[in-house]
Amino acid sequence: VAPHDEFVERVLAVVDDIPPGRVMTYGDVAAAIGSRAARGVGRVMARYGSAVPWWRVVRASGEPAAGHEDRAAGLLADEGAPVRRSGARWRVDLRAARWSPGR
DNA sequence: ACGGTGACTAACC
DNA sequence: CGGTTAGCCACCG
Repeated sequence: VAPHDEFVERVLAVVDDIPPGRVMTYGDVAAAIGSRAARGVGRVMARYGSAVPWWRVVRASGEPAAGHEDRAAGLLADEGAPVRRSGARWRVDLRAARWSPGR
């Protein structure tokens, strides 16, 4: 349900290709479409993220999307993503779960 | 054209 | 490690 927008379409296409249990950072997604607009990706997710597996896009630190940490935690856990708890917060083990398209 | 804003980052304490 | 601080880029009024 994305408008005819180059950037938006590419971002959604990339996120849609992330396999279960794997994740990409906002910066990774941007890089995958030849951009460096990590914040731009976040913006797209905020508006059209509901149509794609948004919980597989995390911050460079491995932490979940701001404001969605609870929902993302359950979904990732179900997929068997390597989640490491640290106090009240948690983060995905990027070394093990980071995914790059076309690999 | 211009400035503010945000599901971000890397660099520094 | 965690907290702060500039950059960054696309988007919107």
